[in-house]
Order: sequence, then C-alpha cells, then structure tokens
Amino acid sequence: MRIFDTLSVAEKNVDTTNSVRIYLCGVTVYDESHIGHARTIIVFDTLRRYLESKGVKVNLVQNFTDVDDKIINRAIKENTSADIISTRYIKNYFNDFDKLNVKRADLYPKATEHIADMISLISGLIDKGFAYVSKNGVYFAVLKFKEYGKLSKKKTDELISGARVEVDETKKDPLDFALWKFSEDSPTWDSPWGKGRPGWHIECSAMSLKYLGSDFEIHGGGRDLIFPHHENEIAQSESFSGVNFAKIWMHVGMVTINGEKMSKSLGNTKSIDHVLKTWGPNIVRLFCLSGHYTKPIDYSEEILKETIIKWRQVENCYFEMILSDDSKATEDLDQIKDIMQESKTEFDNALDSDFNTPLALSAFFKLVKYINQLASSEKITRKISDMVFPTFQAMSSILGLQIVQVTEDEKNQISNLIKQRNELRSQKKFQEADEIRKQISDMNITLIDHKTKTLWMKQEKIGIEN
RNA sequence: GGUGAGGUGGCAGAGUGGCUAUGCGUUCGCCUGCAAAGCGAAUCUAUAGGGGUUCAAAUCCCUUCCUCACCUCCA
Repeated sequence: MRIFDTLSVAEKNVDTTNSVRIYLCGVTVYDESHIGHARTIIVFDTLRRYLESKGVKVNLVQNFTDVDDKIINRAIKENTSADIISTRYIKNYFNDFDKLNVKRADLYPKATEHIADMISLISGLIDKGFAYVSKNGVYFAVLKFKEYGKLSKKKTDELISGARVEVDETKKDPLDFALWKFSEDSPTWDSPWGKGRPGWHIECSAMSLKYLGSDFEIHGGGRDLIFPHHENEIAQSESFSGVNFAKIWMHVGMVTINGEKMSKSLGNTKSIDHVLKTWGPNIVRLFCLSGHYTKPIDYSEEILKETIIKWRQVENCYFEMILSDDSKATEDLDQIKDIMQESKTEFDNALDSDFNTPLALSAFFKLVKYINQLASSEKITRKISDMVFPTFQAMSSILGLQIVQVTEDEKNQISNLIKQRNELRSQKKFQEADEIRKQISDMNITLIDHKTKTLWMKQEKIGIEN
C-alpha cells in the first residue's frame, strides 16, 4: 500500500511486514466535535479497517488534548473546572464517534496523564541544548534544529519576517515555541523549572514516543496541523531521539462549507450531533469518503441528498441478497463470480494506491448495481447470494457501513403481512392491500413488488426525509 | 507577500501520453392495480484561457487568469 507523505512530497510504501503503528492527532476537548473532525477520524478508521481486512496488525493511538487555554477559558466561563469540561467532551466524543461506527482506537492517551513523560522529554531537550528556561517558561530553540520547516516547506528567515509571531521579550528568538508555560492559575503541575503546564506540541511528541517509539509508520491529522503543530513535533522528537520521527505524514483535507473552511472561529461548523440527526452515520461516512482524502470536500445539502440515493441502493442490494430464494432462474455463476472478484480487486487496488476511496466506492457500487440488476430481472438466487454476500459484506465492513438489522420475529411478522397483502391483491382488494402496506411502512419497511414476489427492506430512517 | 494544493460535462468525482471511469441529474421506457424502490435506453462527447513539445496531451513544458489552505488556535 502506498500513501502520500507530506514530508517527502511523494507516495511512500507502507511497511506492513510487522504491525502498522499509527499516531493520529485527536481533538481538543473543549466543545462538540464537528464534521471536519469526523472526516479525519473516519478516513483513519477506514484505513485501519482496510489494513486489518488484509490481516495486517494495526496499532492506532489517538490522543485527547485535555489541557489547553480553550478548555480553561470555557471552564472560567461556566464557572467550573477544566477537568469537568474535558471529561464532558470526551464523553461527548465517544458518544458521537460510536454512533458513526468508528472502531475504538487501541489507546486514547490524555495529555494530563502524561505530564511526567513530557517533563522528562523537556529535560532531555534542555540537556541536549535544544531548549532553555526563560522568565515565562521553557522554550524550544528553533534555530538549533537545522531542519526546521522541512515538513511545512517554510524557511525560518521568512517565518521571522512574518509579523504574526507572538511577541515575547523573554524568548531568545521570536520563532521559539513553548514547551512549558509557567502559571499560578489552576490547572498546574510541578516541574523542575516551576509550576505551570505543558505546551500543546510536546504532548504529542511525548505520547507518540512513549507508545509507538521514535520511528512509527504513520503520523496523521488534518492538513491544518502541518504548521506549526507537526513541524514542532518533528523538531522536538528528532532533536531528542536523533532519528527520523514518523515514516509517513498523512494529512487529511478540510471539510468546507460554501467553499470555506469549516471551523469554530468562522462559526460555520456542523456538529456531529446535527449531521447524525439529519443524515445518519452511513450517509456521513459515504460523504466523508466520497473525495480523495488529500483534497477538500464541500458540505452541501445537494451532495448529501445524492448520497442518500446511493445508500438506498446498498440497502436494496443487501435485502435482495438475504431474502433471495431458490427460484428457477438460470444462473451463470462463473460470470457473476468474475464480476464480483473484479469489483473487489478494483476496490483493493484503489485503496492500495494512496487510499483512493472515491475510486474504491465506485468499484463497490459496480457490484451493488450489478446485484440490483440481477434482482430487477428476477435472476437472483440463493446460490448467487451466498457466493456474493461475503464480498459485499467485506467491502461494507471496510467502509464501516451498517445496514439496519432485523430480528427473526420481525421477519416472520413481515412475511405474514406480505402474504396477506398479496392474497388481497390477487383478489383485487386493493384498498385493503394498501392498508396492510401502510401498516408495514409504519414499521419502517419498504415493499418492492417484483413480478413473482414481493421484496421488503428495512431502510434506515434519515432525519431530513421526515 | 511567502509556501503548498488545485481548476475535468448541469453537479459530484476518478484518470500522470493514445483505449476519453463511475455516480447523481435530465428525457423516454420497463415493472406495478396504484405507488415506491429498482432496472433499461438515450442525453451530456467535458478537461480554466493562450502558446509549445509530440504521430498523439486532461495528462509533459511555458505563460495568463482564478480558487482554496497554511503562514495565529484549528481535524
């Protein structure tokens, strides 16, 4: 599998001989998550599912930033503690992402639980001459790290001339960034240099080094983290360890709305709670995977509505398969097998080639469409379904799609009602038949009358349609 | 201003030299008691503008215009 590496500006092979270690920069827990966060996390969830489907062991670590000025400000505003705020939004995070069918990472380290690791990393950097103590805190001396700017392709002299660097007289150089900030206001921790709290960047260096080592396979996050966050992580980590940090830097494009980046500061976000209520998890996942992960995708009702139609086709395909029977239709198993395998090969090849999910989706939909074609011409049989179903399931599962499940009781109840209805239809008692259809539709079941049988499917309820 | 990524049919979105994906939409049709869903056919023959290289370019080179992101916290 090849993935585009931001650092070398080229596709690189992911080494899957041992386990694939992935560090994903998670969220700062001071507010609800939005669909921008969801995209990045769904991309990595799908990547992880794909690798695991190939039998590759994945070790995914995703942090929570639970010490930060934004959290503290929110706590002050609500007259409560930072701890209560971060706990609340971590809970909120899991609630959202469980609903989005995102598999839990192997580990969710929190910054506040790794203060000691950060302190020892900072000490190491001071000892090696890369960091110094000043009046306001401990700073990383950017110019000591010769390769600074290699990820974001920025030159240090141009950065200095940029006027927006924080003015702080106590720093030796305006580019230097804080590893530890002195503070008397809670929350604070003791350190060899004085009471305070860690800078943002050091937490990811400390936690990734601790759990994944100094040269793990993939470090990921949103594109907006390239500078300064990931640039600074590289400076810290490589200065400390003396070896190259992550092998591949994988960055996910932004979700835009009306062509503009979705962000808290612009106030144009769509919360996960909102999109789940409006579109549901499957539509959101399909949407997030509908463009190549390196490019921006635009959130618009028009596109999301289009996605509903695609999702209905998947549902249709699923129910056609699970409810197929031994009709006498002629089968050409070999041809069907070829089409099925072709679709899966295309799917895998697309993902192997820089995780091209839109191309993979088109391969998946080729199979879906083909099955629906067979079904439409009443050519689908139990044998065909049994053959195709595992491949369909494999792809759905990699994409993290979940079709509404039905119980045996429901199945029996529905097939009884359908029998009654068809009886009435054959007697041309259409009004009564329609009443039964209404009854069935109240159970969220859609009927499809084929020539020789009536198919039913339990469709996901999509908020916007009601 | 600097750096990076882009500009593909009505829309979304693949495609790094030749075979011009895929999906949605639109029109007509099949199926149906009606519907819904599904399916079929047709439609669109697109590659920001201008040059160039080549037998051949969306794909390579030059140039103009435009968009977005980052340069401050951000997924």
